[in-house]
This record gives sequence, structure tokens and C-alpha cells, in this order.
Amino acid sequence: MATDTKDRILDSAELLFAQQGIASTSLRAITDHADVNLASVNYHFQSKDALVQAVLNRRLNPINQKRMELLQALLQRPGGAPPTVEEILEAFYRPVTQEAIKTRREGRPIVALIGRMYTEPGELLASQIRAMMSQVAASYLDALSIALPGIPPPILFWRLQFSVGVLAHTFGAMHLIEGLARGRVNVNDSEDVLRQMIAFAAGGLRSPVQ
Amino acid sequence: MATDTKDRILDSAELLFAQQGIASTSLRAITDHADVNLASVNYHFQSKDALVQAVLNRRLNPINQKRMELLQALLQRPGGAPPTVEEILEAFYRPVTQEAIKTRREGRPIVALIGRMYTEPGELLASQIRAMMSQVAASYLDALSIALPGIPPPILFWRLQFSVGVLAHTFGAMHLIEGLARGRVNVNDSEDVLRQMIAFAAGGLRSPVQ
DNA sequence: CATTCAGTCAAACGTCCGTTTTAAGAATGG
DNA sequence: CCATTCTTAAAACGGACGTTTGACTGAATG
Repeated sequence: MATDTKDRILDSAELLFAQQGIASTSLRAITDHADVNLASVNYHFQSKDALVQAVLNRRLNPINQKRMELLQALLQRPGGAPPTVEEILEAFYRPVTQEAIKTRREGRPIVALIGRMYTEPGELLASQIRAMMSQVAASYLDALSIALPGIPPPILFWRLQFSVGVLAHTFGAMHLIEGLARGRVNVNDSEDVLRQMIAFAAGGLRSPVQ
Repeated sequence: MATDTKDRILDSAELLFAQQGIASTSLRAITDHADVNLASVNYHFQSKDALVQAVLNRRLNPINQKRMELLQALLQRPGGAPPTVEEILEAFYRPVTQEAIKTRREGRPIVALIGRMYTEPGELLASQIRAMMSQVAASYLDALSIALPGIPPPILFWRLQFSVGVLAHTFGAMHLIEGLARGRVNVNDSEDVLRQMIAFAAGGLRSPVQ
């Protein structure tokens, strides 16, 4: 066996979830793709629900950890210069973009799943995301209120959510954007996409109030 | 029978698709909720896929038609003043916001389905959205290039997609945003949400290049 | 009045689903 | 070495799925 059965299941589940969606992907499709026995899913994980959580946690925990690290580095950097809006946004966006570059492979990329999870139905998924995002969102909101002291906190809250929306939609609907682009832009140039997202969200965050 | 069977199916399907997702909603759940016979779905529509298309078309066609009307009104208004970025964004956002206000009812609103469809898997859905959006996107891109002559078209293309992302994420992930807000903002004040989205996207569209 | 026909209905079709069972094999530790 | 645990394997479980069938309705048509 090339790799561990558990990892093979996670890899195949991740890929098929990204391509076809979670509900439309059967355990049989996963185990066939992974070339493992069907029952091994319920042996290593306990249920399909638990597998879904494991798939998401494997990617999102490192991403959110990296987000917190990069933000801390900005806030505690030598010299004491306060972080700019662009720097905060890059700290938030880059870990996902990096994952997009790293896991680029057959068919729809893994980040499509990350971009889609915000809107996937199911209370189990929602509470999981809420638990993971609440700390990150609160920390970034604090940082933004330092970089943008003129924006009232409730408005800043909305604008942070909109910034999340820019990221989620860009990677979650990349296949649609690619179709609409008709070659006008190169959707595979992840560094350029990151630059564009940061410039847009920075302008949005700084937008005059009233 | 209170209303037509076909409409009862469409109403129930729309509601359940928004609440549970398309793939997770069975025809039996729809016909039970609509209080009609199971076979009537395959009689009035031909398949579940066709029902999904009908549900989306019923909402999206009027919205996109309204978008085109509002944009034309801006471009051809007496006096000949060119439309502002904010006016263009309002023409794009308001038809969806209006739908959110109009169809507010039990559980997750209908617009959640609209916000989610961009990231739903399935090539059938994707091609349908692409067909409906391409004309609207092209027209709004033209209008934006008039309002923002200094922004290169490829960058404007990205920023229009980001503006779509703001809308899609806000309505598609409203349940998550509400949970993160902890009462800091009122997510049910649709007019305020619209104002916030316009201000953010306008700032993003105008953001300095480089 | 006989006939047509769109619409509804209960029931069944075959298929696929997540999960469980039972047993055989590999790995591990005394 | 045997005994124990961990892992895989094939097969089956009951249930839910989308779809189809064939009979039945009631109003419209000639």
C-alpha cells in the first residue's frame, strides 16, 4: 500500500467533495477512488459526518493557525509600526492562496471546498465553522480597528465579512469566473488573484462612511 | 386546493433547497411539504434536475431582468449624467435585496439559495448560471468601465467578480454571519445591509491600481 | 351520452445509500 | 511460540432514493 489507508480515504474524500459536493459523494465512490474497502471508512472514522469534519479540519486548522501566526507577527513586529490594511488582508488571504497553489491537481482544486463550506447547509458543518472562525474573526477585527480607527466597529464587522466573501467566492466559484472571463484574465495566476483581492478588499475596508 | 400543484411544488422545493441544500432534499420531502402526490413532480416537471432549473429560473429571471432594466435606466437617463459606481452597484444589488425582503419567511430565506448556487457543484447548474449571468456581467462591466475609466478592464473584471462575491456570501452565509455578529449588527435590516455592501464594493472598485 | 384527456393517486420498480456483521489476515508484545 | 490487538475483506442489512406504471378521477368536447 502506497500510503496509509486513513490518509488515502481523506485524500479521495477531499477531492470528490470538492468536485461533486459533500452530499452527492457516496462512501462507495470514495473507497473506490481510494482503492480501499468500503467498511474501512466506518472503521477509521465512525461515520460519514465524522469523515467530513476530519477532511475539513485537516485543511482548515493549519490555515487558521497560519492566519493567527501571521497576524501576531504583524502586531508584534520590531519597530512597532502598526500593520496596514493590506498587510492584515494578506495575512488573512495568503494561507488559503498558498493552499490553492500547493494542492493544485486534477479537476477542481481543494480550495473550492473551502470556499464552498461557508454556504453548505447542515447545522453540524455550520457550528464547526463557527467554532473555528470566531477566534480568527475576532482577532482580525481587533487588528482592523487599529489600522482603521475611523471606521465604527459594526461597519468594520460587516466589511470583514465582505472580505471573507471575496475570498470564499473567488475560490468557491472559480470555475464560473473562469467561464465568464473568456481569457481576459488568468485565473491560475494565484499570486495575481491574491494581489487583486487585497487591493479590492483594502479599498472596501477604507471606503468613506456615509 | 389552495393553489396550483405546480406552484406548490416550486414553493416547497425552493424552501427546502434553501434550508437543506439541493442534493439533500428528496422529492418525497418536497411533495410531503407541498401536500401533493409524489408522482406529480415527474408529471409536471420531467425530473428532479429539471425541477431544480425551474426553481432557480423562476427567481433569477426576474432578478436579472430587473438588473438590466435598472442599468438601462441609469445609462439612458435624461440629462445624460454618467452613472456613478454606487448607482451601478445599487442596480446590481437591489433586485436581490428586494427579493430577500419580499420572500422573508420561515427558516432560512430564499436568497440563501441564490447566494449558494454559484458554488454548488454540478455542471448542469454551472452552465445554467453561466448562460444567465454572462449577459448581465458583460453589461455591468461596460457600465463600470464608463464610471471608472482609469481602471484597466482585466482588473475591473476581477473587481466585478469580487462584488458578486460580496453579495453571494452575504446572503448565502447569512446564518454564519449572524452567529459571528453576536448582536453587534442587525442582519435583518436589509436596507442597511444593502448600504454596507454598496459602500464596500464601491471602495473596492475604486481602489488605486498598483 | 360517449369519449377524450389532463391531472391525481397508490404502489411498485430497480438502484444506491450509510452502516453493521462476521470472519480472515497482519502486526505486535509477552 | 502463542495470544492479543489492529486492520482489512466480502457480504449483507434495512431504508431511502428518483422514476415509472397503471388505474382512477372529473371536467370538457363532440
